[in-house]
Amino acid sequence: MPRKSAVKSRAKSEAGATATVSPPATRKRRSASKEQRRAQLIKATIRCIARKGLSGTTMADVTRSAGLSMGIVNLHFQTKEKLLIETLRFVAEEYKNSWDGIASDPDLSPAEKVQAIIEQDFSPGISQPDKLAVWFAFWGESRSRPTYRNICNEADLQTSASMQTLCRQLGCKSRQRAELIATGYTALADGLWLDLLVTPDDMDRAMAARICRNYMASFFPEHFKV
Amino acid sequence: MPRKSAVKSRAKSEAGATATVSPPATRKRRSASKEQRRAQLIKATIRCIARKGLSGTTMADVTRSAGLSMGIVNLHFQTKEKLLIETLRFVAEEYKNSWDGIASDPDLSPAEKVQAIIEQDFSPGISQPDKLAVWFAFWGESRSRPTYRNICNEADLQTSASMQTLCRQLGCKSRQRAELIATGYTALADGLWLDLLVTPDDMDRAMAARICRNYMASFFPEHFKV
DNA sequence: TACTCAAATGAATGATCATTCATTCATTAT
DNA sequence: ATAATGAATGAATGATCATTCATTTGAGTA
Repeated sequence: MPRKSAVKSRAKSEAGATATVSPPATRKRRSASKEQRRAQLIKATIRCIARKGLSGTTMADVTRSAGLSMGIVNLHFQTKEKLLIETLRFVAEEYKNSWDGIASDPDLSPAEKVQAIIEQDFSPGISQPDKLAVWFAFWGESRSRPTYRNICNEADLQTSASMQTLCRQLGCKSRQRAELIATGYTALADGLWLDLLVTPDDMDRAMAARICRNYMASFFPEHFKV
Repeated sequence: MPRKSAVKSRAKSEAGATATVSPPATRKRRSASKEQRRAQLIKATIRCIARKGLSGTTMADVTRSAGLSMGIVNLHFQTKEKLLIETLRFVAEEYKNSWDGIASDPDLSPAEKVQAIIEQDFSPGISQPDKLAVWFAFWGESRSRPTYRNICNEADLQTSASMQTLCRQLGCKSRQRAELIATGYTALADGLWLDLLVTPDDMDRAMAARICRNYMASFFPEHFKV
């Protein structure tokens, strides 16, 4: 099936040769690395999910937002579903990495680590509205999509376990009590993220962090000041 | 509205008379009240959202799950979007009503009210998986759909304000401190709901309630025992 | 300069799904 | 009984959207 007429093709070449710098609005670089293109598309996907929701995000939206053409997703991710999964994985890994960076820092005391984790959980980078929108978009579908659920869980379970260790180091008598407090912290942070996403007029990052410090201070008053 | 084309009608009757073999699989009752039909469809929508997610729920799914025909949604809700909104409203109002029932009970002390609210937030009726799936499905899309956001907010803001009053009655010195603790409670409960939805193997209703009592006990030790 | 080949394009395709409306039929009114 | 009513049906319609692939582009190479 002939896609284009010879006439049209010729016309394009001529235009290009004559007016060297003219009409192709954007000069496309052809040689970005695979990884750069994938990152570019994932960034665009995050933007689109935040603006239009998960169900409202079309391939046309994503590729237009990335400044590329429709077919590009097939080239780098095969299908829309795989692009979405990689997008979730990107956000989840970013979160896990920054948590790990704190948890494994040998220069911080347990109390300083918890303090740093709270600051980090509500830092502009992590609790940026676009990223929050991605988390909750996938959480909302996680019940019917095991793949989404597994990726979300991995992050949450690992951080919860890590926080449990910190609580014991802060002086929790029993493993059970540490679990109660650590699981509570994770839930509290998730709930505050939800507030930041849904009612940004009534909640800001500073207040969310204060609520978390207040939570920790109530259990470990010797280690935290609100 | 033209009732019938005589010609066409005749033709059909003949066909029917010839090949009698119509398949009336299910005898349908015609006379359920408007409200019953709407409730029936909303129930089916909740089921479908829980099983297939918001984006995976089709009109065919909903009407089949309700045991009715495709056209029925147009009759009672006009569009899919309106059905979805009424479904969210249904869940939100159910929650608000049961909260109001406790908050306005004159026979309960403030501490008893808080205790009852915790029990209620994690009772089978409220924190039933299908209902949780509906909440988070809409929260996930709320950033790009103001209508969803408004309905969700209404419930959350009202309960948060009500909890703030209870905290003052329990002995909070300042309005700000009451706000800190009350907003924290709402976030904690939302986060625990998320855990119940996403990691039901690691969280159950009893543990969620225990975490909430632990939270309240840490601020008002004279009123609560974990 | 000419050639090669992988990257990129985007119009066409086909699948899915919400919505419509001519028709059917249970119920109520006469 | 018979007619009138309007709830319910579901095949057909049309819109949206992911995916495909023939063709184009341009960076690297000889």
